[in-house]
Amino acid sequence: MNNPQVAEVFQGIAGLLEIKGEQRFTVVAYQRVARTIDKLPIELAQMLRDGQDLKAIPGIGKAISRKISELVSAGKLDFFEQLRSEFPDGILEMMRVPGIGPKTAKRLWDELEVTSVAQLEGAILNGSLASLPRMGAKKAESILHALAAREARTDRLPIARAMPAAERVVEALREQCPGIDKLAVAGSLRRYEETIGDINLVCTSNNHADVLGTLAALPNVTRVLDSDDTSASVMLSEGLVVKLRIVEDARFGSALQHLTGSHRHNGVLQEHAVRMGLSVNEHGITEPSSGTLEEYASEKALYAKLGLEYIAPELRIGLGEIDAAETSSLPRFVELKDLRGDLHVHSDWSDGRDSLELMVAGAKERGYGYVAITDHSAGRAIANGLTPERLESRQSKLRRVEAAIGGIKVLSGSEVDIRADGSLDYPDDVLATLDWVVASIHSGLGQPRDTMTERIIRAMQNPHVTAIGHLSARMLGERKGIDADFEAIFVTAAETGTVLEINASPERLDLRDSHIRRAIDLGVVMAIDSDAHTVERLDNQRYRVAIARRAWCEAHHIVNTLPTDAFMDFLSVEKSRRREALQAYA
DNA sequence: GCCGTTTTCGGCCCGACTGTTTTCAGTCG
Repeated sequence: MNNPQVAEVFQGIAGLLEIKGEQRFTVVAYQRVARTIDKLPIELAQMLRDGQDLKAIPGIGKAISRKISELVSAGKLDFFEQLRSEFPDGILEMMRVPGIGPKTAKRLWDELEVTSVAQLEGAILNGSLASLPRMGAKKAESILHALAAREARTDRLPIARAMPAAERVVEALREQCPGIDKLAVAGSLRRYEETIGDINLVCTSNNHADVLGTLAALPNVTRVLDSDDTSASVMLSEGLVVKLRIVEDARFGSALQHLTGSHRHNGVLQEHAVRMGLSVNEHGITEPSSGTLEEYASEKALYAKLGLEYIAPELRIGLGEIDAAETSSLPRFVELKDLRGDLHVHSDWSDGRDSLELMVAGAKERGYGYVAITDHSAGRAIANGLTPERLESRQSKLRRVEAAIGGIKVLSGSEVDIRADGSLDYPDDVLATLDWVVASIHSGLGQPRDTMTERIIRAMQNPHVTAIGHLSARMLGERKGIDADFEAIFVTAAETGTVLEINASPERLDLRDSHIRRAIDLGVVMAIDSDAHTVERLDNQRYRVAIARRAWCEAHHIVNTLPTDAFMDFLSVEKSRRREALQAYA
């Protein structure tokens, strides 16, 4: 049973206990733990296998820890089954409809004998729901709306689609509104979540009407959902909602902090503040005894007031970062400027758009000391994969480009297909001529778990394979990715010294943050690669650095943070000893 | 049910929003 499934059980327990009239704080405890588990960057099943104490997670004590163990090992929980049997079957699903909480669900059941989503829809259509006290036509309509939205539900947008849309809006506002001073993205986008719900913007301006009017009139705004003197929500043609808030300059920091979230982070922050006799809200920090409000123009000052180091948005998930900030033990995590090279880049020799010269020059422009050109192997016919003969002629071309451009080490590489049986698309004698070999899965994605796991492990055992590319092979919003025993793969990667790639291609973002965190724990060497097929895509790195940060990744976990000489030393070491080589450098 | 620089008992984050009310209940984040 995975974390979201466990979280759903606890959410259900909370709802049913509330219907039963259980003590509020018991209910809150279950709700809290459901949210925590849903956001947990490591699988509970894994923690249990490792013998870790779940009680170390905030919000989990003796009772819930025991319930989790039972759920994860047995796949069900007696306590929940018992509780559930006291209620009609459909009531849990009914409570998942936005606008229907435990109180409403209970009233529907008691007063209308409505106990399923289908009956709920019926009760709205025949008017019986609206006739209940404290219910009405509008309430009925909004629930009906939620039911329709539920059916048409599209998932949140991958960050790579939301970010450019947000940036276009930010850029247009900056250009067209001279009255804007500060303007920032907040919300899940600023925290670099993989997928985004709404785009939240915060700004300061001496001309509110101009800002709000400009936003409403942007060419890709299809309609204004909501607007008042200091805020507006608009729908973009991309299907995204933008929420803009204008605040006083003195409160910009407080507002940005509040609107960045996450909700869980803000909750923990507030608890921390309360312990100091203070209270945080979107306007600033108040001292409840005197009622005075202190405003903050910067987030840094706000955190400092609470005795905390500045916490980067990517870390604000409400899981240990506030304790770490209090004791100055936040990770010194990897930054974009730490990256010294890119180890997965395509040219027009295979399916890239741009020439070798352009790609190498582009890498140099970005300040890199080395770049691996990793065109596809012959088996990727669709990607114009290189036969061993073409690969050989590319080698000499590559040396010429390296000499002509100068100041950057160009590694001769390949993205070689891992075939269905785990063998590679080039024979060993060809692989041996290469500096950097990224082995990737592009076909046979539906293989059963065990076959897939063995296939990848076999590839990692090849001494010429330096790295595994986009391991899960997922495509955000399109394709789920392979089924495999990632734990076993990480263990083998650590043993064999095979680097695992954090693929920054916005469609992939692969590995995901929780997998990165686990791989690091097991001592796997990681690389952050752009997988660029055009010069502009060399800038992909921003997403992955940010998401690696969400996994508390530090520079010494990432091989392409090594300066050129150290990186070449790393490569010269026998594969199984490379992990030590990286650690020795740190 | 969780948790502890004062606590093994007695506290526990809170404001916004919506629709319903005539002072507030329920839901959400």
